[in-house]
Amino acid sequence: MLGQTVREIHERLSGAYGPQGWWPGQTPFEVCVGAILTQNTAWSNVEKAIANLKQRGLLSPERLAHVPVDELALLIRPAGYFNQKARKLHAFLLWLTEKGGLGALAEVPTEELRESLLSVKGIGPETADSILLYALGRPVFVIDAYTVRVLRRHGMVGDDASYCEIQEIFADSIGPDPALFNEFHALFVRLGKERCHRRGPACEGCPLEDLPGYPAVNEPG
DNA sequence: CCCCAGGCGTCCA
DNA sequence: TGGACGCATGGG
Repeated sequence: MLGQTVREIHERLSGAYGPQGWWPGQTPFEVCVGAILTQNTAWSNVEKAIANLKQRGLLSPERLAHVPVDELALLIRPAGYFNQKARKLHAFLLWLTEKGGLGALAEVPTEELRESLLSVKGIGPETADSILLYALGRPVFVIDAYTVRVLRRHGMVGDDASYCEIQEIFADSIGPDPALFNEFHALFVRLGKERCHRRGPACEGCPLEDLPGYPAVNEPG
């Protein structure tokens, strides 16, 4: 029953917005870097930071690993939290080197890989799952603030629902399908950017407007 | 001036 | 376990 609603939401968003073509990055490594830089940050700011790295030919694991942390921080400055994120990138690069590079990760089972990613300082559930899905094509659903907001708004999860709990809803509803997970999550972000899923009165023409639970006014937060 | 953005680690009860 | 807080730039 919950699964039915989940599929309904995908149907509507897909019909309204069409293919999103995610992730906005050209290589798996660029996806990884973007996933870390975009933590609680507008993507437009991340683009500037990535452009800085690209411009200098540093957007490869080998080259980036040789950039000192303080220099790296200045380069990614537009992405905000630059001191923290510079360290996070370095921690990830160290981990990646230990693992033998992105290619070697193909041999590691998804669950094991996820646990390993989560052991890196600065990589939490969403960042790990973004890397797994968008850089490595693993069937892992990414739960972000937009997704949580939409599900809460439609009364599909409570305020206390955990990341894992919400993730299970999708695993149970639409099965392990990387292409579908990819598109679906991108659609959630697309919807979340719309005014109707921020604070304030509900807007007209929202794809989920006439779905059960659509409120007249958003809840705070 | 305000609020917000594709989180996470730390600290503390 | 879970809530508060710091981290920081850029756009509306």
